[in-house]
Amino acid sequence: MTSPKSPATLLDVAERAGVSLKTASRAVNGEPHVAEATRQRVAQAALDLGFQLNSMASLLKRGIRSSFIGLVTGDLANPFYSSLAKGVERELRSEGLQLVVSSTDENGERERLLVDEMVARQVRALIVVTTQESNESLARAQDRGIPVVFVDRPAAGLTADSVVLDNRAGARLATEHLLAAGHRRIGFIGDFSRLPTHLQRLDGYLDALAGAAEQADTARGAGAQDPRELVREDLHDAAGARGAALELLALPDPPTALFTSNNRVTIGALTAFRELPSAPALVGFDDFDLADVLGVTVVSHDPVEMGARAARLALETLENRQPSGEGVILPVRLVERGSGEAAPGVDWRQGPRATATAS
Amino acid sequence: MTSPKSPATLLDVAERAGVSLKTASRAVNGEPHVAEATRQRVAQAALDLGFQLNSMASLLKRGIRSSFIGLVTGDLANPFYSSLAKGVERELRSEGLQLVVSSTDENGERERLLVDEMVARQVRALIVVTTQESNESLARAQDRGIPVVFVDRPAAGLTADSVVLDNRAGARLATEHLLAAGHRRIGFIGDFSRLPTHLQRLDGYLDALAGAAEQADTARGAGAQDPRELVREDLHDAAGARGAALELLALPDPPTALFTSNNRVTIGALTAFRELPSAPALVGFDDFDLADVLGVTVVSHDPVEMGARAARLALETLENRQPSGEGVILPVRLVERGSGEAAPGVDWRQGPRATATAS
DNA sequence: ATGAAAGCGCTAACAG
DNA sequence: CTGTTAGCGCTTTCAT
Repeated sequence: MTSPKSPATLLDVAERAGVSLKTASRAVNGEPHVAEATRQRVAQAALDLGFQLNSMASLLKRGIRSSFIGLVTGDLANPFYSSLAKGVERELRSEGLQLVVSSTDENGERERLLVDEMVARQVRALIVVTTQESNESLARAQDRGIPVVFVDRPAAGLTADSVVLDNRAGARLATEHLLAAGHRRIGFIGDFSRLPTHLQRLDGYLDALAGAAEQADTARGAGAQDPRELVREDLHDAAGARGAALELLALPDPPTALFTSNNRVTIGALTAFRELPSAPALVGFDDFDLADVLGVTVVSHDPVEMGARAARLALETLENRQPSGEGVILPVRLVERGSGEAAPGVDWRQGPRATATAS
Repeated sequence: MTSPKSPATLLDVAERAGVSLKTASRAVNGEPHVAEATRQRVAQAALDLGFQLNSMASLLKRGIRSSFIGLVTGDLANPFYSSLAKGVERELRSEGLQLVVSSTDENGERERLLVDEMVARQVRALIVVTTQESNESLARAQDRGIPVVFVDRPAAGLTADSVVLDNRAGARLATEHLLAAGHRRIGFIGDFSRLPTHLQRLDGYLDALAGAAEQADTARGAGAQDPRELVREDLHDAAGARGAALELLALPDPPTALFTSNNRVTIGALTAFRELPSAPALVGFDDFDLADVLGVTVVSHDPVEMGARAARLALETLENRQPSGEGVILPVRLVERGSGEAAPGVDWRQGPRATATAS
């Protein structure tokens, strides 16, 4: 139905409109100093020919690399990353920039490849959730004058902007919350042990535990247990986390509460609970759809805002050339929904599911 | 730390290596007929200068538009769309293409803008979840020789490939399932009434209801009730769906079961149930995280595969120039988890949550 | 195996 | 207000 012939160029339009190339250019780009009549004629010719500016040539000529910003994340299908992407996109859109996305699947080699490819495609800036495995290609990107902004995980081995969460404080908050409910044996299920987010969250957990142990020591002088006993790491998907939860809860002296260190792990643990006669208390890092329906207490934050912040940093760097290198730390907060308030031995799933009574 | 000066060009590399521009080009691109020693020298020079090919110029010269594929969806943060994006990306990656994403927020004007922008940026192909509000810009894209593939919603007013779900069959399946459990008053909560997915799901629901009414008529000769009575439409977010669910269930003669026509609507209904002393039976369209934990019966399908299929169609069209226009219809299936099997008056949330017993 | 010249489609300087 | 002349960074003939 449609002619698949080579697209019309600006020269074709100019000829058809009976004007010079430059005049056509001016008209098409809405520049001033073009007579209204001329503008009309050019517009008509463009329409007739189905003309569309070749931005490739246009940008090349103007010395502009492109209108694309690259986002490199772990896995687009993870709601955390897709929310991040949404935040980035929202911020970009107002500047007329476009978002190129890609997933590393947490593979360092893949990250290198993707970054190199994006650099070759002339992205203006790069926003990346790095695997932390290699940073050479990111360093190269920086050398080429492409601003690199790290999100969720800090810059490793190079000076660049970053936007991360207050992971340690969040984990401490969560653990202290469980301690306050009377729990003394609190399990920890975490993602890849290499990730800084993981390490910080583990530190927060250990901080809280140490604080509690200190108090107990002062009071009773008892020796503290090994806090690592209930820690399980390198669980990157829900299935693995489910297994770890089941394993922990099958221990001779099982934990009465769990701190799950991200959304996937939390979901895995909840899946495990379904197979159990009673569920331990739980606090998860990252909020998620239905957490309120399930009554799950979480450490909450705003991934969309995080993406937007990162995008803004990238845009500013694009203008000023100031890779401040400061590092933004976004706050987190505890959202109590019941699963973390349960006392040891109490199954929070048994609690009242209805909040509405007669009115 | 880094020099933000203008990037090195191939000419710089050539000079530094003491070869001609063309030789440098050949070496950099790994073309044959270059002496190994020369290749080495060029590689070293490129490394020294931090050189990276300007694909903009390269592609321009070769008459190639770009290596980008555009994906236009409703909202990236919706897991359905982000899974779709993941599928598209996976398929593209093997071809060395990149994915540019954007969200319309279901706004027709915005869709037009985004599509035009992508066309201006020379995307090679366009995969779009159209708002169905306007298709002029998509038609224009097609005219420019850019393959357009419709996903989730069929092509409107133009001949193009499409990948959609068997919405009608899925909805019929869901409704029949509820009918089989003894439900006679089944509510329907749907998205924007303008969307073909909505209309087809509504049709499937009405099909099932009509089938049941016919049987009843034959048996008892009773007059059928107005099937539209329990239908609520244009609920596009969870909050709205929650309201609709509450409203339906507060009716004098409320439904004993609900069919929720997509993931957001389902989540809204589940949120509503939390505020109620007892929950009606429920079947939702679209599977979602934690549906198994919550025991929610759904009409399931594979959004990642859907994205991959669409991407493959786009790639094929890029090669053969065959916009078959056939239209792929992906199957759906019912996944029973309890919420749809409950008889009228029975709260499925009360059912046994544990599937594991003594072993 | 290497190089010189031409030009992809467009826009920035300058004219007029 | 309009046109002419260069040339962005690269790849392609067509030589050598």
